This record gives sequence, structure tokens and C-alpha cells, in this order.
Amino acid sequence: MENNYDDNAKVIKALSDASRLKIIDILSCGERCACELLEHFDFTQPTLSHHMKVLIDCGLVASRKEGLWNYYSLNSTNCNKLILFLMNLITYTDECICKDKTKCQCK
Amino acid sequence: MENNYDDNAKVIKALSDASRLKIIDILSCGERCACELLEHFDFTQPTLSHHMKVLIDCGLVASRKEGLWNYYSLNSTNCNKLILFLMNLITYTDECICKDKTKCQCK
DNA sequence: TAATTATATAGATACTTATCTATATATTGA
DNA sequence: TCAATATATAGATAAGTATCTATATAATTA
Repeated sequence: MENNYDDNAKVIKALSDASRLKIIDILSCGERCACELLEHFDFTQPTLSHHMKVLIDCGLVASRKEGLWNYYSLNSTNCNKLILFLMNLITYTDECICKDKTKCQCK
Repeated sequence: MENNYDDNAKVIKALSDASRLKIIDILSCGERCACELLEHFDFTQPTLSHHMKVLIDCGLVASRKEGLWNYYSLNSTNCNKLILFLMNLITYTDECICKDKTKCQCK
């Protein structure tokens, strides 16, 4: 298991906002443009733009431009990677991450 | 699937910090007391106390007191619930969360 | 070319948070 | 009861962030 806490924390931080969870939920049933996403929220267009930037920067969402529209979709690979990281994180391991056995209590 | 974005965002926010991810990782191999956890970090004891409070408040970690020591352990049920939420979130659904079909693009 | 539309960026503000030092609380043992 | 130890709380600070309004950019259409 990768102990890449900083990188994964960044991805998780992107998901730590109710609005962005809802965006992911909407994108889970297919690609959407920004104006379609915006209809689901009460905040302004620049705020949506901010949220999309966060989701793109962490790799969970991809975007493509077509004419006037920007279409957003889930990056399934990275979404799955995050879930695998979390599953491994909470899974019991005999071997503690503590390599200094004087500090490790693993039986 | 539950669209309980606010509650899940709170749990995810608790995980959105590299130090707290490491704490979860340590606890995944068994119960630890605060002073054992602290040995893995450079920050001070009150900072660890703050992090533990965040993890307990969101339900991911349980604690019990025994003499001078506080022992912390993962709440596996809630950890698993979070992972299931995320898996459902990113899983493709034919039915869009948008109930207003004039706004929904689902095919 | 000018107007319209979709989206992004800039800058401000209010709120949150990770961390620290100092101190309080609670438990144990002498 | 007093000292030592483990942990929590209080309060401060610096950094981050979700949101807004105003404006810029880019693409389309008339």
C-alpha cells in the first residue's frame, strides 16, 4: 500500500465539500456541461467554475471544450484509485506502518 | 443511494488531512493510545488531541479510557459506510439525481 | 464586425482550520 | 496529600477556502 498521504489528502479534500459531492453524483450518470451543472445549485457561475477547477486539479474530473460549452466527466480511473486507497487504508494489516519496532505495537 | 452530501462531506473532510490519514493507517493495525500515536508525528500533543477529536466527532474513530491512557481504534462500520457511499457516488447510474427531467440529460 | 453566450479570472470578504503556547483536568503512585 | 504523567481545553495566529461582484476571454451568430 502506498503511504502517499499528501497526494491522497488533496484528492479527498476536493471531495470534502457537499456541493462537489453533488457534482460528482451528477457526473456519475454522464458527461455534463457547466450550465447544466449550474442548474442544480443556488450559487453563482464563478463559484461553480471554482469547484470544477478543484475537481479537475485533483484529477477526479476531466473536461473537454466543444464550441461555447465545456463538458465535464468523471475520471473513473482516478476515482477508483481513491477508493482503493481508502479501502487499503482502513483494512487491517499485521504489519504496522511504524518501521521502528520499539514504537510498534503490532502483534 | 443516499444523497446525504452534508453528512458525508463532514466525514470526508475529517479524512482530508495527511496527518489524519496517517492516524487512520496506524489504527488500521490495531488500537493505539495517544502517546503511541504521537511518536509518529512532529506536531505537539494538543495538535494530536485536535486531530483525534475531529476523527471521533465524525464517527471514524472510537476511544476508550483506561487509567491514564486513552485508547483509539477505527470504527470499522463507519469506515465501511464511507467507502460504500463513495463507491455508489461514482458508480454509473441510468437515473440522474436530477428529478426535473427538463434539466436531466440521462439517456 | 458587433452582439450574444458560456466560461474563466481577479480581487474581496467572511469563515474555517492546523498549529502553537499556556494551562486545566484526571489518574496513578509515593 | 503531593508529584508525576497522559490528555484535553483555551486562546491566538497564520493560512486556506467558499462565496460574491465585476470583468475578461473565447466562441458563435446575426
